[in-house]
Amino acid sequence: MEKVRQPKQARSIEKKRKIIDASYQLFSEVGYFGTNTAQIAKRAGVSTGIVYGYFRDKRDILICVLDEYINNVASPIFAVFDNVTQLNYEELVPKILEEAIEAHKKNSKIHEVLHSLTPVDDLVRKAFIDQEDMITEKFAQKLSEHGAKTQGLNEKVHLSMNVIQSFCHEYVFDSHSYIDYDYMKTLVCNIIIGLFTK
Amino acid sequence: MEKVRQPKQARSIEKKRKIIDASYQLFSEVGYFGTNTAQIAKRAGVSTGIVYGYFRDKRDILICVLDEYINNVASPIFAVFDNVTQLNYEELVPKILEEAIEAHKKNSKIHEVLHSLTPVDDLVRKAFIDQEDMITEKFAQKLSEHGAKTQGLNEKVHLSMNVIQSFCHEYVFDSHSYIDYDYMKTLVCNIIIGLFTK
Amino acid sequence: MEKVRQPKQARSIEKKRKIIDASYQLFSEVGYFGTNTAQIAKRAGVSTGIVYGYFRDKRDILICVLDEYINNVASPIFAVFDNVTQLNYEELVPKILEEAIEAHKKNSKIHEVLHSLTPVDDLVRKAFIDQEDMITEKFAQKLSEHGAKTQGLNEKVHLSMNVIQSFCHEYVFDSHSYIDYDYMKTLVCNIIIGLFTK
Amino acid sequence: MEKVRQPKQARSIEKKRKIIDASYQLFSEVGYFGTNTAQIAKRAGVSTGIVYGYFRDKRDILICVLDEYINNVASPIFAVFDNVTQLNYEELVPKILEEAIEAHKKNSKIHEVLHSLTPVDDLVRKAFIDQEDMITEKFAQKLSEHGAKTQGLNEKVHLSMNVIQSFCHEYVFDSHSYIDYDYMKTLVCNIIIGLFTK
DNA sequence: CATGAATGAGTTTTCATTCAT
DNA sequence: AATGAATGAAAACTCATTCAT
Repeated sequence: MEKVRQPKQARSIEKKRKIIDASYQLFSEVGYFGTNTAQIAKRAGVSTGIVYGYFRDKRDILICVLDEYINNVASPIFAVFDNVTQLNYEELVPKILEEAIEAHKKNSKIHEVLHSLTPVDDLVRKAFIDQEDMITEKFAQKLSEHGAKTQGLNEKVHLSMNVIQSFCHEYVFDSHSYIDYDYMKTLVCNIIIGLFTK
Repeated sequence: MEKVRQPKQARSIEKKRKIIDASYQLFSEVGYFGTNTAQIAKRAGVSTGIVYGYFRDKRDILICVLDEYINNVASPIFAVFDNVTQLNYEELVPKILEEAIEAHKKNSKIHEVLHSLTPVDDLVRKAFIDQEDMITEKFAQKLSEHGAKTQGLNEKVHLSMNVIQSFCHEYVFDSHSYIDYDYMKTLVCNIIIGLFTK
Repeated sequence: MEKVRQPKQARSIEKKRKIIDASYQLFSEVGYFGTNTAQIAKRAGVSTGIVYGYFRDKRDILICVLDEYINNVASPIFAVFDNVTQLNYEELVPKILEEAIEAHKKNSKIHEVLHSLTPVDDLVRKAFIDQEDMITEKFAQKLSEHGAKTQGLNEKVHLSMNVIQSFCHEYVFDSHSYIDYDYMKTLVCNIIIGLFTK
Repeated sequence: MEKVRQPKQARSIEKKRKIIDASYQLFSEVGYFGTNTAQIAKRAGVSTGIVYGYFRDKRDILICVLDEYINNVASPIFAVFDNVTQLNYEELVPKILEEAIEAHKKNSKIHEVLHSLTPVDDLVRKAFIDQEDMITEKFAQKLSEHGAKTQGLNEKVHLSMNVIQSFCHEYVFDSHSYIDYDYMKTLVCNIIIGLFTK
C-alpha cells in the first residue's frame, strides 16, 4: 500500500520540487539535523502536513535531495566526457578540472552535508560509492575506447578523480591563505597528465 | 565566573577522560546526533548530571573529542617527521604513507563523523583547517631545512597531504571492488615523489 | 440549513452504501480509532472529499455503521419470533440460540468494536440499550401473546438474552481450550427453558 | 538495553503510582484514545517527559493500568473463595454475587474501556482471557476439593461466571427502567444453584 | 563532588476536515 | 456532485539541561 503521492499533475510536481528545493537549501545552510520539517514546509511555502503527502518521512526527503545532488554533479561531468572526440590529455584534463570546479562551486555545501551522513546512513553511503563507481567506469571506458593503455586504468582514473575532488574542495573553500590555488591547479593537471602518459 | 570545573585532582581528571573516551566511541559508532548524553554518561560509568560538571554542554564534549582526535592523528605524523634525518623521498614517502594509513585505520570513523560537522560548526571547521595548516607547515619546514627547493613548496606539500588523505580514505574503506589498492598505493607514492624531484 | 446531503438519486444512495460498507469492514478489522477517513474513501472507491458530502463527520459514519449493525443483528432475531406459532420452549430456545450464534459469527468483530465505544459515546451506548429494550420487549410480548405467565417476564427475558449473548461470545471466540462449548450450549438451553417452565 | 526505570526508591515508586492512577482515572473518564500523555502528566502532577522515564510508551501505561485492574477485580473474588469452608450453594452463591457486584461498582467504567481494547490489542485480549481462566480454574478447584461432582464442572463454572458478569453489568449500569434488578438477582442465584445441584 | 530524577521545549508524524478546481 | 491536494492542530515521544538530595 503506497501512501506517498506520485504526483502526476504539473501543480503537484511543482510542489514536490519546491519542497526538495527548500530542503536542499536548508540542508546546505544548517545541515540535515539542523533542519526541521516545519522549516522545510515554511520555506517551501506549504503546510507541514502536505510534506508527508509527498514524502514518506524526513529521510525520504533526504534521499530525494541526494538524488538531486547526484544528478547536479554527474550531468556536467558526463557532458564533458560525451564531448570528447580524441584523447588529448593536455586539453582534456584542464577542461575536466574546470568543470569539476564549477560543479563544486555550486554544490560544495550540500556535498559536505550529504557526505557527512555517510557514516550514519547506509543508503547515503551507497549513493556516494555508486556515484564514484559510475564516474570511474564512464571515464575508464571513454579512455579505452580512445585507445588508452589499460594497464591499471581503473586505479589511475579513480585516483585522478580523488585528486580532482580534494583539489576542488580546497579550491572552493579557499581556507589556506598561504596556498596559491592556481599554481596548485597546474600541479594537479600535471600529475594527472603524467599518470596517463608515462 | 567559570562554571565548568578545571579538574585538578587525579580522580577528576580520570573521570573527564572517561567521558571523553565514551563520547569518542559513541560518536564513532552512531555519530554526534545519534548519541545522547545519557548514553555517554552510561558508557563512561558516571551520572548524567556530572557530565555538566566537566563540560559546558554537549558541544563542549564534541570539542574535546575533536582535540583528542587531532592529537591522535597529528602525533604519529609529527613523529615521522622528527625521525627524518635526510631527504630520501623514495624512502620517506612510503613511510609517511604507511603511517597515514595506520592513523586512518584507527581513526577513520571518528574522522568522518567529526569532519561531517564542519559545514555546521565553525569551530570544528577551523580545527580541521588548523590541523592541515600545522601539518603542511611542519612538513614544509622540514623539507626546506633539508635543502628542498622552496619553489611552490607549500602547494606541493599541501597537495601531497590531500592525495594521501583521500587515498587513505579509499584504502581503509575499501568500497570499490574493481580497485587494486596496493597498485594504487604505488601510484600515489610515485606521484608525490615526482612532485618533489622534478 | 442541513449541510449533509440526503441522497435521493440511486447513484448517490449507492455511494453512501459503499462508504458505510467500507467503514463497516474497516472498523471490524482495525477498530474505529485504527481507521482513518482516507482508508474509508479508498476502500469505498470514492474521494476523501465526498465522504463529507454524505456524512457530517467521522462519528456520523460510525452512527450509520451502528444502525447497520443493529439491523443486521435484529432482523434475523425478529424473524425467528415472527415464525413462532406456538410456545414449545424445547423447540424454540435451541432455534433462537442457533440463530444468535449465526448472528454472532457474522457480526462479532464489529459488535466488539462498536460496543467498545459505549463508555465514550453516549449515542452508541443508547443504541445498544435501545436494541436490548427492543428485543426484550418484542420477545416478552410474543410470549404473553401465547399465554406465558407474566410473572417476572421482563426480567426472565432480559436475563435469557444476556445469557445467550455472553454464551455466543464465548462460542464464537472459542478462547478457552478446557471448555466443551457444545456441552455448554445444552446447559444454556436448559437454563433458559427452566426459567420459563418452572 | 532497558531504558525504562525500575523505580527502587519510595519517591519514584510513588510517582509511578501517581501516573498509573491518573491514567486509570482518565481512561475511565474518556477512554484510552480520548486520553493523551499531556493530560496524564498533568493529572499526575508531573512533566510529560518523566512519563517516558517510567513507561516505554503510552501502551505500556495501558498494560500497567490493565494489571492494576486485573488485581483490583481478582483479589476480592479470590478472597471469597479462600473463606469458603463448606459447600453450601444457597449461602455461597449470593455471597459471590454480592462481591462481584461490589467489584463491578468500583471498576465497571475501566472494565468497559479496557475490554473495549480487546479487539485491537492482543495483549489486552489475552489478559482478559487469562483472567477468566484463572477465576474458572480457582473456582472449579475449590468445588472439587469440597466434593462437587466433576461432571461438566469447567463448563458450569465458566457459564456461571458469564452469567454473573453480564448480570453485574446490568445491575451496575441500571439502564433498563422496566427491569426489577433485585428480582433478577434472585433469578441469577437460582440458575447457578440449580446448575450445581441438579 | 555526585546522583539520576525531573523538566519542558522541540521534533516528527498523523489525520479529520476543508477547499480550489 | 466529485476530486484529492492542502491545511494545521494535535499527538506521541526525545533529549539537552537543571536541580533537589
